[in-house]
Amino acid sequence: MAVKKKGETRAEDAPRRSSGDMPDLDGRKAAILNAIVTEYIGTAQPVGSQHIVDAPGVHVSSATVRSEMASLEREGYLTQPHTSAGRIPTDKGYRFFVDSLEGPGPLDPARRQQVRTFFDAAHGEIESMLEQTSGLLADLTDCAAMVVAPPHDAQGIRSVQLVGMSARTALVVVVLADGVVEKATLDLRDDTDDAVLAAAGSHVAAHVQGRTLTELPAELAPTGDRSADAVVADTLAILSQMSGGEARDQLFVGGSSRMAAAFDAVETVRSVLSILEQQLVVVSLLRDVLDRGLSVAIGTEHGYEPLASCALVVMPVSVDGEEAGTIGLLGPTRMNYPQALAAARVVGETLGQRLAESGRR
Amino acid sequence: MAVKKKGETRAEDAPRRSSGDMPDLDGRKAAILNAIVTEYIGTAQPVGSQHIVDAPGVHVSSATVRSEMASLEREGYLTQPHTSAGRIPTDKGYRFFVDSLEGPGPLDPARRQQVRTFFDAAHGEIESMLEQTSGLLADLTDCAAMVVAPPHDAQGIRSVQLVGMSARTALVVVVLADGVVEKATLDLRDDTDDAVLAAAGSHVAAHVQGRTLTELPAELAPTGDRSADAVVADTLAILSQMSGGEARDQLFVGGSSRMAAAFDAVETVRSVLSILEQQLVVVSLLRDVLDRGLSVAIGTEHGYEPLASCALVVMPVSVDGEEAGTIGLLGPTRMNYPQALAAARVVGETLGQRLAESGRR
DNA sequence: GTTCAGCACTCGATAGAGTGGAGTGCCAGC
DNA sequence: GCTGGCACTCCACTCTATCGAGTGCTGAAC
Repeated sequence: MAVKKKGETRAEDAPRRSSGDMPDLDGRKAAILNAIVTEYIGTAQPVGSQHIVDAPGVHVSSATVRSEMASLEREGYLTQPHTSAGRIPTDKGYRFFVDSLEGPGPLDPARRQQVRTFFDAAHGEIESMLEQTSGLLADLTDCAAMVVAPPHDAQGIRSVQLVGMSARTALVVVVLADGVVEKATLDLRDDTDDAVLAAAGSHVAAHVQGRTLTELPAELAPTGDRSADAVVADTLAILSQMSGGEARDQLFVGGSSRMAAAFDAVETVRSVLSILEQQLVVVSLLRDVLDRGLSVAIGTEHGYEPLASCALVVMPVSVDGEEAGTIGLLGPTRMNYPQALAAARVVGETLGQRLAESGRR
Repeated sequence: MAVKKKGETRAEDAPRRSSGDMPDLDGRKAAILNAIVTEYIGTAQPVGSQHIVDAPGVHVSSATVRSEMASLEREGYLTQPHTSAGRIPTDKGYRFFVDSLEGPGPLDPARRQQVRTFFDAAHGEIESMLEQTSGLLADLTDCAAMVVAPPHDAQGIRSVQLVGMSARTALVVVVLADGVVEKATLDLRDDTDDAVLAAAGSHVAAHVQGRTLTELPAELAPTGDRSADAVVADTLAILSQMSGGEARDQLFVGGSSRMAAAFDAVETVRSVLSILEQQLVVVSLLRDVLDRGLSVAIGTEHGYEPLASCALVVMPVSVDGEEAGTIGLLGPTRMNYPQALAAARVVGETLGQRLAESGRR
């Protein structure tokens, strides 16, 4: 398993946008490389020297461009599918291109409007809004889009309730400040009647209300009823299990159908789609990329082999300054990075505001 | 929109397995047709006359088979991609084949064991079990699998609770007998404090507990508090919206990555995948096919153009004799029908039993 | 010492010709 | 009515030729 463990940040292979550690390519080479990437993103065809003589920052003859391209190839930024074909960017080439973008750049007006319209119309439960947001992102970028819901850890508890389901099981229903309702089954040690359950429930509720799932007391004062106390203890244990762990993060994936046309090889399509079906893998992948301080992971940078021909754009969503949830975009390495970054930024920010408004009491 | 409205049952174009309305093909023709379908399902290659001379029920020379094939083609059961190629079944051919299967047939032992192992290990919330069931079905059949959760209508209400979220909104949290927790936002007409909310909540709870979402009273006796009464009325309205409507049916789709290899044309793959992303379309499609009394819809039989090159296997899941939830399998028209039907039946029955056990108090 | 026009060269993509073979339809004979 | 035989069809494949987009290199100009 190549997905890195949390916290294993490696500064040396985590390129940033800071100008300091940018590999030195003189202005013309950089312009040529960026022109090739831009052209290739648009056409998906190998780019010949002739095509970019008029690109901004270039304006030299194709012969000169050729010699620069040969040099860029030696340095590992470009490859040729075969002799006498144009050049294609390598992952390193894309990396340079992405690092060269100064800031995420603006989103084009049409898409900006689309985002505005979407969030103006958005309503209803948080889950369906996040689900729809993944669809919006896919529409905007033509990538598969992922939205990880804010973790529950930081959310205050609004309500805890115990509902008897059968003689030996009850349901713990927790309402959190952001409107998310969590539930878990509680196996009762003894037959417990509804009155005891209700008592235990309100005892727990009284002591945890307002706290977050990570600030739970280890135990509560006895209620005086022995069987209720057992239920209280078990309920507390269940509550503490509700926080934390990538396994509990809710994931919404939209637009995975767009992967069908993104790769030539059917097998690649199949394997990428099957990865998108694995919630846990996707969540830990996003988490990992984010932890390494990247906003874009190209090719094998995320270290996850099956996605070697993909690039991943990751954007944290912050609500009132707190990091809450994540946005991800998955496409072929030749995806439109400026557009994807811009869309992710705008949607992320707007979503963050939206969540902040709805969470405010 | 070609998806039929609920209830628009058309008996005349809903072929059944009953022997009465089977189009007359003499035994040999039927054997030849079924042999061709079987062969084509296995190889995805046009089937020549030579390949099926040894099939059971045939045993005539290839020349005779050829003349029968020509006849079957005239009658619309087969086509040729081009002259001098073998034959491919038409949708009508598949339909005959499916109608010829007497009963769903047994599932092979390995798969049967896989189902048993799965349900022995299955635990946890109903939603995650259904989600995993869709993955199981996909594994068993190499199709995309759909599981529609049982509708809430018939479920008894275990608990209703009102939780204040902000000054003007509250969350209605309903726990149903099968362990499903539904929620909806309630917009309050006036600022309402938590005590009033709680009072209104328990008033509603007391009067609806045990009833189903479809058996709600139109109004309740006044509580004596005017603002509480308003909340009670609004809560009742919200509860009644929770039942019914395909829009509320929860859908789990698994194994859609398998569609990548199912069709030659990338565009077909893309459009099929994009349909699988549209929950409402899928649910109403399944509902519609079921309402027409079909368990298999081949090609355009379901009337939904974009899935013309697909076949759909539908199986109702019954819990204690009540129809509850649906299983669906989507594959290319050349899917393995016997296997798909057998898997759907076994999984459907086992799932039904499982749900019955967990729902019993 | 860059830059660039010119030139020979490479090699995939495309088209056309030829061939093999899997398949057909038809027919005469049993 | 079934079947072996036969002529025919046409896709799939290979081989060849051609085209052209692209390259690398070189020598002259600035």
